[in-house]
Amino acid sequence: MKTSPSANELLEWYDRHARDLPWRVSPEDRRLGVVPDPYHVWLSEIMLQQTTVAAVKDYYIKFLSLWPRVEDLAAAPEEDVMKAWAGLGYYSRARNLKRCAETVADLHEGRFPETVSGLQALPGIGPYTAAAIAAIAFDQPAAVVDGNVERVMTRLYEITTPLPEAKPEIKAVMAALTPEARPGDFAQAVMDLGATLCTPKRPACSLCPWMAGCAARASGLAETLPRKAPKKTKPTRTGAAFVALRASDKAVMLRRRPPKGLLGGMSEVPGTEWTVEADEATFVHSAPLQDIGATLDWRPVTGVVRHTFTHFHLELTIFRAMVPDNAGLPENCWWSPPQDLPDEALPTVMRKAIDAAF
DNA sequence: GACCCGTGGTC
DNA sequence: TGACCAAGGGT
Repeated sequence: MKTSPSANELLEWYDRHARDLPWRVSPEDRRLGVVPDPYHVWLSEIMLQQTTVAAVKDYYIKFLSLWPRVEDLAAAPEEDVMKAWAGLGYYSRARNLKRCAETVADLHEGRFPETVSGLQALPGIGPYTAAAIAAIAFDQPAAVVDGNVERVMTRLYEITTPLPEAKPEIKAVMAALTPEARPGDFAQAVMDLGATLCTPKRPACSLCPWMAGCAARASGLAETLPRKAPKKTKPTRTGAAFVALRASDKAVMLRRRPPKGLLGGMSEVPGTEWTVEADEATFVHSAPLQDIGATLDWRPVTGVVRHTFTHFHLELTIFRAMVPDNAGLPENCWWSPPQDLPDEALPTVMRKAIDAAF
């Protein structure tokens, strides 16, 4: 008769195999009494939402360097936060990060709430992040469920109900398994297990501390779980982007996108809407640069810029033109010299567009 | 529940 | 190349 999985089995594995991460207090240090900084835990958890550890590391270091305390982040101009976040994606996270910092600094005297419900009331903090902060920063036995936990639990208990229908059951089994002692380490242990051994493809079951009690390992279904509803295919949208270069120094004309929606609050080069059907002739005549006091000679750049967003593919045709230094600037636009471009709040797709024009 | 919201790595 | 995936949240 096989033993049912226990938290201790996994915690012992975690004590030996925990990943060394910039925002993590190692199990050894925890035993020595080192306490995680809730600000660090929160910042890392927001950055890690739907984002890989490798992509987050440098941003996390940079943010802590720029804003060591939550009060510093609360006092920072939103524009600076968007610039520092540029390239990480899901930009509403950055806006909510700033709003959350302001709330904590102003309404909570710089301290994060210590309960799941109190945390989840803050902007950008949902069920997962609230549970993660409560467990990791405040030692509360909250059931932390992310994509890793979903994968591990559906396999461990052979839950064949497809996601997201299976979420309540997953939450329940995770809650039953979460120990009163070391709940934060336990949550991180399950996530480490999912990230390193219980992977989506070709899981390393032979190395797993829970192998003996894993139902999907026994039945051979491990690699087929969790089950998910099929995803829709992404449509392709097209548009044009106009890279205006100031003659003397090749500064690029930029403008701000609207505060909400796709790439909200980020900077961009002027361009057309990204409609499903649009032709190149329309693009040229729709150039929003008619009022700068000069006739511009827009030349198409060879090769189209391709970029994929969450729910559509984009094909951007790039046009470039040199602009006399004495020309005017359209409303809400500014010139950004080449040496300033790295610090602008430019999303990746816009950096691709600008690169294509140089 | 459905849809929106980025990016880079992997197979 | 394309689909999938990654410490999800807001509406």
